[in-house]
Amino acid sequence: MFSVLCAHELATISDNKSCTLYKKGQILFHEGTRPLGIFCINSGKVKVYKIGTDGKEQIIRIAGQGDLLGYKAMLAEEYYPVSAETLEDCTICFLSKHNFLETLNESSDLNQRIVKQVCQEHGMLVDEVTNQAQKSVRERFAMALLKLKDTYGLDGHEDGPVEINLTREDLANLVGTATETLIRLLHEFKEDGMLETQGRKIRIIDSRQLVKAARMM
Amino acid sequence: MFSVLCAHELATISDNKSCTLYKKGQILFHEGTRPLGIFCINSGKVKVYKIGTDGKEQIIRIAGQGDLLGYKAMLAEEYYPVSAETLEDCTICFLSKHNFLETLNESSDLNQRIVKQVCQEHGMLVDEVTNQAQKSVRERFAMALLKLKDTYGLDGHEDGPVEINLTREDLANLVGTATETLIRLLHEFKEDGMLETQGRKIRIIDSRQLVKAARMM
DNA sequence: CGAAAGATTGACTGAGTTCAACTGAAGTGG
DNA sequence: CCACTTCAGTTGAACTCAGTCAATCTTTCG
Repeated sequence: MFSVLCAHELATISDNKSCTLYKKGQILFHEGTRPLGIFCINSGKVKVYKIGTDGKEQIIRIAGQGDLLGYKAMLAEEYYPVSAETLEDCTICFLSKHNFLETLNESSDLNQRIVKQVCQEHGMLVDEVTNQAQKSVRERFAMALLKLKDTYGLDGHEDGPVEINLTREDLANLVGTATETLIRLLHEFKEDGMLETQGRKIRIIDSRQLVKAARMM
Repeated sequence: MFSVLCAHELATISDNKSCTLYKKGQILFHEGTRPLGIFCINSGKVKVYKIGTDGKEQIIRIAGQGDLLGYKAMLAEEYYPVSAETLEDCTICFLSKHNFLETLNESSDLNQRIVKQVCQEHGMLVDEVTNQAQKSVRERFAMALLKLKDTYGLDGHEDGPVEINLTREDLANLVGTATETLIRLLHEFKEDGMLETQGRKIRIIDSRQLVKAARMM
């Protein structure tokens, strides 16, 4: 994201950011609080979620390496609409509101890049709403797995198959279903040869078939 | 939205925009096509929708007076993720991509205003996803009615009660349910004294009770 | 090791979809 | 101006996907 900046601007950010090691399960920010800066994930995975009326988590996305968090609420001048919690030990940089806005002011390139990013994310959410409203749980689960494959694929330890490492509950809250339903579907997918499981870990074998199951065209 | 501009900039836009009368049912732009400019609704209502995998419309929002359409896809440098169709006769201004981007470039105030707007809309969609995933059809319908009350309230013929004028099918596609289900719920709400209907028209009587039915807190 | 959290399975229930039939309203072309 | 078609709205009945509840098993971790 910051690749559009010139050397000088990058240096400013570097000087002002603070990099921290977060343990698994720590909260970066809480829904309903005021944004004080932005987070950039150096390594690890973070779940971004919202609490629904009856206390159930709805996971909006799983963020990974290179993802920027918390800037949209800041630019909207609103409280965070979501919370962010680490799913593993993470290294995450923090840049204060002041420094971020200053950099943003000085670089119209960065500005453009951010606008583009937000607009793209908006488009993705429009898709998400449509899918949530019209697709079956089975289809949504298949889509979620394909997205996670991308997210977890970036870790790229080797060129080996991607391993998704989330609790069943988190998976269910990402898809928007009950944990039990998700487990049953996982079974089905396993029987159909689309994936393998090893304890918590899910390894995708047949993406092609998942695409079909998701009816993405 | 353009209120942040100075007189000179406003004049430029005014000179370059073209205002057109659209008949009910006309398409402003089609999902999957390239954005050529932005639309600003002067009067009338427009439905913004996406076609799901099996051809069903998912209405993302009903836009009204003063709303800007089609700029996010432009700024994302992507094709339109949605279509826009007039629900009544409308007066709508068009500003070419070139002119819009130029104005945007010249006014950092407008830029900031746009960024803020997009980020806010993003937050609203996050809510939408959560609601779609976790709330019952009944609750979602109640919420939709309350939102529509705002949209249709702006017409403000008098201070009289707001009348929502949408087909049952459009309402269902907004809520994300089947037309039959929506009709049955409409009946329930009528019996509970939350609203009245006159043919197609829906008049909201008891917002307070709707808020309760939506379990918004 | 033992407690707590996560995972799994079965049985049951019900909200909401689908299908089908029918009514009413609104065009529209002869 | 009327017959005819078409589209929107409504209602009933059957069905099904997915949620809930409860019990059990497994893993993890202090």
